[in-house]
Amino acid sequence: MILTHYFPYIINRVAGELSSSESKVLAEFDLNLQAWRVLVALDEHDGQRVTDLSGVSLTEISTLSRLLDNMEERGLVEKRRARPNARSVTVHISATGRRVVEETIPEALRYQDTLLEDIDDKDLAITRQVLNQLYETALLHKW
Amino acid sequence: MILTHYFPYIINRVAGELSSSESKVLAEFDLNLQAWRVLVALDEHDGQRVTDLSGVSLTEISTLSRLLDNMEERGLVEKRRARPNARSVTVHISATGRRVVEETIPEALRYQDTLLEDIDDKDLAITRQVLNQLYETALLHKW
DNA sequence: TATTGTTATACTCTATAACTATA
DNA sequence: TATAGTTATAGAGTATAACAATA
Repeated sequence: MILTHYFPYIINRVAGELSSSESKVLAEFDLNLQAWRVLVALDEHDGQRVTDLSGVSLTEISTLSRLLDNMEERGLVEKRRARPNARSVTVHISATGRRVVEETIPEALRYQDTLLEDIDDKDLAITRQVLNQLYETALLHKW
Repeated sequence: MILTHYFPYIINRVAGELSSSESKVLAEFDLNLQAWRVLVALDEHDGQRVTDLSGVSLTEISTLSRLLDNMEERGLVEKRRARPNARSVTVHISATGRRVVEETIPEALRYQDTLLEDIDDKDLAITRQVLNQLYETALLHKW
């Protein structure tokens, strides 16, 4: 078997490169990839629970719990006991957090544009769809 | 911005799921993803240098150096001073290593087949090509 | 001095489980 | 007792740099 023909390998290889590039861009804003995903997710839909954010940020809940404390100390988010179900904690983005999102999203989009500029739109749409389908399949099976 | 429309996010999300599934399969053979990639790479082309293997296995060279020691202790590979350039160390797969590759590759291919069975062949070919192109672009820029 | 690899250290993220608060 | 989250601990990988061997 040739590794570069093996699909999971190909995906992991490019994912690693992209993560590393993204992280460098975000480091200028003192954010790691996970914190940025949390902010973007809250900017889009505020007041999500820790468990929800663990899902969207692709971060273990124990890691995320500490990360959120750190982000709260920095004034990016605020944690509140949820109502009516006070077993949950909801996380809320602050004005500072919104500002960081406003600054970083253009960078992210520029980065994405540079990355994708030579790719045919139709091919890109197909790739998106395949990747999403693979994700669903992987979740479904959970080998 | 919606995170699930952001291309680097989509790739990372599926890559994470695939790595985690693959790791579970390989755990039955007492291998992590990195060690398996090393074995498959050497099975295909034996006697590669540590630096080369760091590239194909997507592993930092300092991590890999220790991993290779561990694999050598387990009798999977052997390190030798290269000739004529003895600054390099070449890594050679053992008979045991070959056996592990023979056992694991069918598992990996079955896994890949399950993953890809519902995907149209043409779409898959396009996706492969796009992912490889993205990888090249990311390497080229190295933001 | 340059290249290749090893080792040491601190740091981050993960995995697991024990623990707390709420229902 | 079940759910949501926090905290503790150990382990795996990374990043960086100092170090050794070879050229």
